[in-house]
Amino acid sequence: MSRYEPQAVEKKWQEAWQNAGTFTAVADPAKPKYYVLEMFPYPSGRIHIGHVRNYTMGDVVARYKRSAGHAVLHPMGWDAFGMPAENAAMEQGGHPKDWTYGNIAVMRDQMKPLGLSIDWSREFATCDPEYYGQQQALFLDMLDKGLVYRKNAVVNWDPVDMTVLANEQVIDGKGWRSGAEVERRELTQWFFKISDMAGDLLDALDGLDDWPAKVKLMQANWIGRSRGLQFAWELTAPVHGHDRIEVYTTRPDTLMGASFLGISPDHPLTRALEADNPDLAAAVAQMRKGGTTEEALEKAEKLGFDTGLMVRHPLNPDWELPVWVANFILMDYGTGAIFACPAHDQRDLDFCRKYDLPVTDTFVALDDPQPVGKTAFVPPKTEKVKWLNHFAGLDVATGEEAIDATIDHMERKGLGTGVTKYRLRDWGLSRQRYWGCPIPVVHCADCGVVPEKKENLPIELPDDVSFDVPGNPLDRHPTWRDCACPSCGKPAKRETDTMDTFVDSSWYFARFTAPRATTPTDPEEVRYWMNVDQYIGGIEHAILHLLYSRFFARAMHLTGHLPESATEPFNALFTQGMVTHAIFQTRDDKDRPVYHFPEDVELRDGRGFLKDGTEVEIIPSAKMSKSKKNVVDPVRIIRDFGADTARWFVLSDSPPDRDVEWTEAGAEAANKHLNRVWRLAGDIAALEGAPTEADATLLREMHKTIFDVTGGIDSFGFNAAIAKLYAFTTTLAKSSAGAEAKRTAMRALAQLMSPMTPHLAEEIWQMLGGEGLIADAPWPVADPAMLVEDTVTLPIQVNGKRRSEITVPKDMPKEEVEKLVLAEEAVAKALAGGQPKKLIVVPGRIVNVVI
RNA sequence: GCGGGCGUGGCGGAAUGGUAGACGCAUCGGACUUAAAAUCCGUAGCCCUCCGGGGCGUGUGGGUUCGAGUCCCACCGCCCGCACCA
Repeated sequence: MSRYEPQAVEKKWQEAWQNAGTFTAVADPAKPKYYVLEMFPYPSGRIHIGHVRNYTMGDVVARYKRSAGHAVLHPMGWDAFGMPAENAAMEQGGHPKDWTYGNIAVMRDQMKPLGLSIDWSREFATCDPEYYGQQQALFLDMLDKGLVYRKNAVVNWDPVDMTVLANEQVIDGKGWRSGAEVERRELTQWFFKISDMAGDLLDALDGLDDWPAKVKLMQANWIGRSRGLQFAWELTAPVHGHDRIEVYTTRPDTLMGASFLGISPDHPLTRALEADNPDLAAAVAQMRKGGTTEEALEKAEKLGFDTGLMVRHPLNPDWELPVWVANFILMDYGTGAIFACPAHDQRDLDFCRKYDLPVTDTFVALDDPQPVGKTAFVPPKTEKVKWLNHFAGLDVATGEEAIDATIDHMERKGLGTGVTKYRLRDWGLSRQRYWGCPIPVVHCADCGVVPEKKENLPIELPDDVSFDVPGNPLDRHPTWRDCACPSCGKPAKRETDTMDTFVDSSWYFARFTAPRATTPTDPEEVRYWMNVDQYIGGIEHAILHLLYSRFFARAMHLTGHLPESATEPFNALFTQGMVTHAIFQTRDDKDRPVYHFPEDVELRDGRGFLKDGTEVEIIPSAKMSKSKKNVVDPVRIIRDFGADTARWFVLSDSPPDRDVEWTEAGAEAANKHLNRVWRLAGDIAALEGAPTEADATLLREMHKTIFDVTGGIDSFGFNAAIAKLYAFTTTLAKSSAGAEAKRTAMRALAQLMSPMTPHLAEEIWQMLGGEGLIADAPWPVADPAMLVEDTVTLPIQVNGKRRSEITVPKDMPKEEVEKLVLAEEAVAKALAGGQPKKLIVVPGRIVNVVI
């Protein structure tokens, strides 16, 4: 028997699409547009099966929308800047540029055989000077609008690699690469003013109806809005020009429980006191050690230092409290100073117990009015509690009510102001790295920081750099830094910081609408193509990438590069699950795990054995990892089974938002099924025979399948859609309908499969004499008249349990159905001559007899 | 600690409040074959059965409903996000 030969067939149709320019995106005002985008890949060197799943999902949507009459934009590019390229240069020699472009070439070659409906003419890499030059232009416009600024900030500094590290690059307080103890260092850094938009970024989440609730929630938590009171504590004696300390609190209602006033080690007052207090300076130096990550801070023990200063309680000038420096107070939240209320805050309590400071209850539980011991009493803010001599006269009230009442009270007395604050901080974009987009400004001795002139863009990275010494090669380059001040023309120095790679990915979606434009975007193209109608990617980008992109879209609107309608750039978001694989493991003589490649393991009855007969332990469905040897290589899958099999399998087994486990058996089954469809198509193409009475049934099934599969694709129910396609294949194979009806049904099946298995679909289309490319054929539409049966089978329940069924004409009146139901033997038996209490007929669905 | 999600056969999973287990994998039986592969057909939640059928079943316990995998409450288990944020 002949077999389907995917390798030859897939190549043939990829060439046909290429030659016909089938997937070139063309703006056509006569058509509705649809922009499908999958998060673009980092050019690590090889594609992995997760890419296959991600891009296949996008491709299904893109091909379906195209068939359904949309002008579709489905582009691909490369998120190409970043540290791995520099690390490769440091470890293996070579240049980050060569490494990156080499990887892109390899990955493009691995990706193209998947047969994705991508408009490759729009491809770009973020390290192309044409791209990052426009990014520099964007930066200058944002600088002009006050959306970028420079400030001193405390950062994670790796003293060996001599660079700033992002929080996630600090592991257990040490640099992830160098292993050196990370220091908190204050540096002048560039920042995007994302915090200005915190309120809008939070409020606008409500309008994102087609985003997963989980992602919106994660963003909302990240932005973290809180309402509180800002007010001042007067020092008993002014010191270093400070006569008061500003404090922010979300629990002003606990003001009477104040124990001490705490200030951050980075507070201006701390810095002033350090100068003439060596003990304090030493203590503060200790506190500043270690990373700034929240995790590192949590593990750190509470440290404090009594400054000896005293402040007066705002509600009682006779009440004096000590001022402590405490390591758990962050300078960049609130005012960098707090009042501690140990009775109702665990870390304040820990601190007070350690340093023997007073603990005063301000409220107690209604049912159990115990004073606080080792555990702070922190009930939900919605729970009613009993207040102890509250200054605004509260007795029994919830925390919420008390907070509102207190803010009100303090504002009326002119003692403080209600303030809304956000957890979200400005986005530090400076990186002391080579392989990134240069920040296009110049430092002039006379003019200060001067923006580069737009006509000088792109400021290109120099090629002649070395990576044999740690630190930023741009800093030590002999000539690259030298330039003329754009303002006064005198010799000046370029900024050597480059941009965080998150900047690159924060606007690439807009650039795809006009990737060769000589401005960041082209107004006409961007108006036509934006927004991204469907964005698809991993949940790991739920916060940073998506939040930054939302910020950039707003910034690009303010700078005239995006229309207002694109300030929320992604209409719908889908977060797909991972592709996982079992781990095969044995133990060595020291009981350490030894991992085995799937191809070295033979599976029998759910158990796995090595070639020498040793049984392996199977750890199911784990994240793929090279070190665990549970990685499947898409290149091998495509070679062995073809791209259509890989595409079909990654979609078929699990809902797209959940993880799917790659199994060899599953891939083989997918391959078998596609072969079966191919053979069936061949049989049907050769079939002769007049119409039969089975034609109507087959066509009815066909229309149902069209309806179900279309609905499945529309709602990202790819696995369910594929299940319907399996079922319809069996129906078609068993049908005794005539040749014409079968050919019609087969063509519909090919069309419905075409988004998932486009090559096979083209092949079948051709076998059955379909006109042109199936990719150009209009999507089949289900005829509503064919979806309703003439008769329906109604299950009959007695007290909610199924007892029988009747088949009746679909529009039979209720009364007649009721008569038939009561006449049913099973019903009559259950009634035993009596009358039912109730008879519920849900037309077309079910009947329930209540006895 | 705070927030969110999910628990359905041996496995992946399906099911607008309306016949639970579609579809696929694995399993078992059969056909074709000298044989195997490939292919095709059939069976399959658990228990009982006089073979007509009956009972029990979607993590556990309650509730709403004519009817609950689906809605509500409590609990158990697993997964994820955030976390010294004042």
